[in-house]
Amino acid sequence: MREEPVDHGRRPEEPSESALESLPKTFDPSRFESRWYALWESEGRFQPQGESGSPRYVMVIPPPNVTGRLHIGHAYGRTVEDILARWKRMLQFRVLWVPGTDHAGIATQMVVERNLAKQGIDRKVLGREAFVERVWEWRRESGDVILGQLRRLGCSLDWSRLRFTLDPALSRAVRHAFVLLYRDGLIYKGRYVVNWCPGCGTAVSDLEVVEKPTKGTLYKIRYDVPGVPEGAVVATTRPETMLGDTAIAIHPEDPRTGGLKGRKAILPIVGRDLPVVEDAILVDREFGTGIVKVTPAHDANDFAVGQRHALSAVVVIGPDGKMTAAAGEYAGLDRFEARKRIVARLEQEGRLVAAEPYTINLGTCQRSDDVVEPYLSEQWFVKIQPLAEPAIRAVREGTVRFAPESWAKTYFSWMENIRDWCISRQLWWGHRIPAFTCVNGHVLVEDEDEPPAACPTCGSPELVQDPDVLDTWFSSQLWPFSVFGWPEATRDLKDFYPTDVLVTGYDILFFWVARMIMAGLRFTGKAPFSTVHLHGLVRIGGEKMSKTRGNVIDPLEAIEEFGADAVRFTLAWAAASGPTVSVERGRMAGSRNFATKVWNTARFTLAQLDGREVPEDLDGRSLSLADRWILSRLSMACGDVNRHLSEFRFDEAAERIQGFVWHELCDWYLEMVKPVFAGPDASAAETARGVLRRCLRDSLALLHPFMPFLTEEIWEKLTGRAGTLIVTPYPQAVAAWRDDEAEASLEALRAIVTRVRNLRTERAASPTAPVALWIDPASPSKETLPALEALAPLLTHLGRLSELRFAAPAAGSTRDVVAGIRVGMELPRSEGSAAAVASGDARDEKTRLALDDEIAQLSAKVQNAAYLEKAPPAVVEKTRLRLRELEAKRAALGMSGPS
RNA sequence: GGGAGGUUAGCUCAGAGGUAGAGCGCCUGCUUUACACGCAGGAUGUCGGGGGUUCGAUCCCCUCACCUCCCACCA
Repeated sequence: MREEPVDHGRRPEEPSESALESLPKTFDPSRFESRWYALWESEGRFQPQGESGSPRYVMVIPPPNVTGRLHIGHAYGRTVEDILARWKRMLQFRVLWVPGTDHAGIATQMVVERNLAKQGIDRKVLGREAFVERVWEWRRESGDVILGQLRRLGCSLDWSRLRFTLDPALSRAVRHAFVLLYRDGLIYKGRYVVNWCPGCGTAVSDLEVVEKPTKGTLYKIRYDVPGVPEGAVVATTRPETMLGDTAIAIHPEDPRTGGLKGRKAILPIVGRDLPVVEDAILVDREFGTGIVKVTPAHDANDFAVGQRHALSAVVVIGPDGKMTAAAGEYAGLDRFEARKRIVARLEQEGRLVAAEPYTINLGTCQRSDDVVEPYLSEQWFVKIQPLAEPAIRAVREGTVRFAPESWAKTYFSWMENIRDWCISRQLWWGHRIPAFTCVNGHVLVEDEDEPPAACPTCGSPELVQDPDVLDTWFSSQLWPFSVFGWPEATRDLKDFYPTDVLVTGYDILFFWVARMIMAGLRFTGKAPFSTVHLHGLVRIGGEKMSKTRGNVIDPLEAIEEFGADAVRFTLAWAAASGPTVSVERGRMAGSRNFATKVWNTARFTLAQLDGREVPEDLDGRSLSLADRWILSRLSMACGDVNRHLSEFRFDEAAERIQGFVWHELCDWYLEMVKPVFAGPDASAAETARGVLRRCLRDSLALLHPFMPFLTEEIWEKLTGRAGTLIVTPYPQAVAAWRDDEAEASLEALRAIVTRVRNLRTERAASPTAPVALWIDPASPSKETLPALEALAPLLTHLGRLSELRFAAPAAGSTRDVVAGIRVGMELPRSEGSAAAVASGDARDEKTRLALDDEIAQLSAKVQNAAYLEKAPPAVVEKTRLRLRELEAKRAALGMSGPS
């Protein structure tokens, strides 16, 4: 799959293959990914380990649609969860991450319906039972693909606890929850105007309606009013609903419409008498003509007016989106066709006063994209406010916290204005409402699958179950405890509930997160989790993903191309705190490159360790400055990574690990250690091998939550133990390793080496051109001088120096001050090019000017009395130091002769 | 109408009250004891506009502009 790297030249001294045979030269993740996953799983690593009272860490997966496929958003969220799971597992928590899928009522039913339609089969002809059987069949065939995809990603889910929202136990939980709420008077049935999707043929909740600004028309229509010559002009964007008008409304105190009081209007086309009602709530005196048509069956506000004024309601648009018999001559017409004809008729009759272009927020169905119709029908509702109040308190009091915290505000504003939840759906796929009605109309709500034998009220043996099913989210809200067997008091419920962290996209904060908090508190008395990590939605290169844009990244394709580790690392790295997560292909390649880098670091290290003496314990070893430096850096990295992970800053954590491994361990320590390995000091080499081994070991462990496969693969070669990295203690900062002296010294060394390399580039000299270097004992910072003397061999090696002297720079050498050290460098004229020297001089001039500028600024600052008085002494001291160094640098530049 | 977030290097994004970072891209050079998916060096930013607080603001406050999203209303 992967191409062999191109060999760009001959390598006369190819390292002996025997030393490297433990790791193949080419990094090919497809060679080992599936193997490690299978091993972890078979050894039970994904199941909670340890005693059942020890600290535990529990998450439940946001259950994807059972028939869904992995998309980049899933990949992102699950990667984040897996990083947490693996990190906590390595911190020796008893980790449980529960997998599962959701039956996803409308979505699944629609897919199956569409498939049947392709075969010319109508769901209604098929019948309910047969249709549901078809859905199960389809679920068996195509279901669970996504679970395999999660395995590919490396998700350490406990498959022994796999759940599905329609499992018998979870269905029981749903019925039980329904019964509990019903008995407490928190579920009621009633006729209200709800959002109706004609395409799906069901009611949907407010949240499932997506408003889209759409260009439409505002029609102004004149209704005749006997005794009022000008009539009443009303406005509407949906003229077809006028057939269901049962009143017109005016504001009681509007002088413009006062003449209409007590009169009757005549509904055009239909001829029905419409009372004029006065309603200050509905009618806005400032808006339009001040007269509103009232259609109680097809508008929620009008329905309320109808209740207030005891108006009748006439349903003129049916559940299929076609006009009903009550629409008279328009019966059977599609609602939009009816609109056209009615407008034409009104125009013909001279009643259409105006038709103005108008932008309306058209409510559309989240699932089918159809225009949602307000529709009067009998539905089940949850009285939500009594549930919301404790849930608000839980967040306010910190029982549940949001990360990032700013989401709490959004949560409060929704919860505080929450409206009753329509939970019945006119679908066949889902949890059937456990309500039974007898022939005498007695309603019985029972925690049973089958209807009871007889009505307990009247003894009638004929009971019919409510045909509706429940909103999918009604079952999802129980997920954090239904997966553990609630309402049974199971061992798992006791051991693992409440859970710790919930990770999900902010887009389902209201749909799911808020409802889980309400349900958890209501049914278990406990908030279902203590932390909600809400993440952003994935975008590709700043744009929303869409097939038309052609910027969709298929996670599986990306895994094929770059490897699961690289995909995970990219996603973690992209984890911003903001509302969007930006993923780019370039980053995928970058992550893959990093994985390769780790691979090669391991190859090098393993080759060095091969069959040689390697100290496991570094205590008591005589460490070199370089050893001390890298251990200090390693310790710092460990501390930072743990901190970032605890703050859900996966991006910072990933970047920190990469920075350490690549730019400190590889770029510097590895290079510093090469001459030690080749050198005569066997003891120093042995120590360095121990340090290198430790660095690799801890780097692999640090990286494991991000790149589990690659790290486990290398781990086996490094330790001889297969598949154990996953449970190895996560590296922590080692206080004893912190070494400011070594850090300062190596910082100086790195700065000097960089300066020497830079000189060669400036002069267009070859990287091997001999450079003589002087380090001035009279440098501005003398603290690192002794260390630099000790580091002289390293300096010579890394800087490829022809000569190194600790003495005042020779006259005519190129001077500079770096990291407080005054240096002089001499590069033979013959090595560079004259042009380069000239451009180098030009650049020096620029540098000099910039230096002058900054020196002037800093001296002004240091002479500013207010600054000296008010700024913290440490800051002032830092400024003085910087000024001194810049002055030294300026002086050095001034003294630089052409060399 | 209410609310949230954003505006930083060519691109995608981090960042902190003391004059800016990463990855990718770009330029130059290079096979130097693992790695060209590499090594070395380099360039690039009036940190959206204006005002204020401060010894000091890109970071805090106000305001304007533009962008994204959420909620409500919509005769």
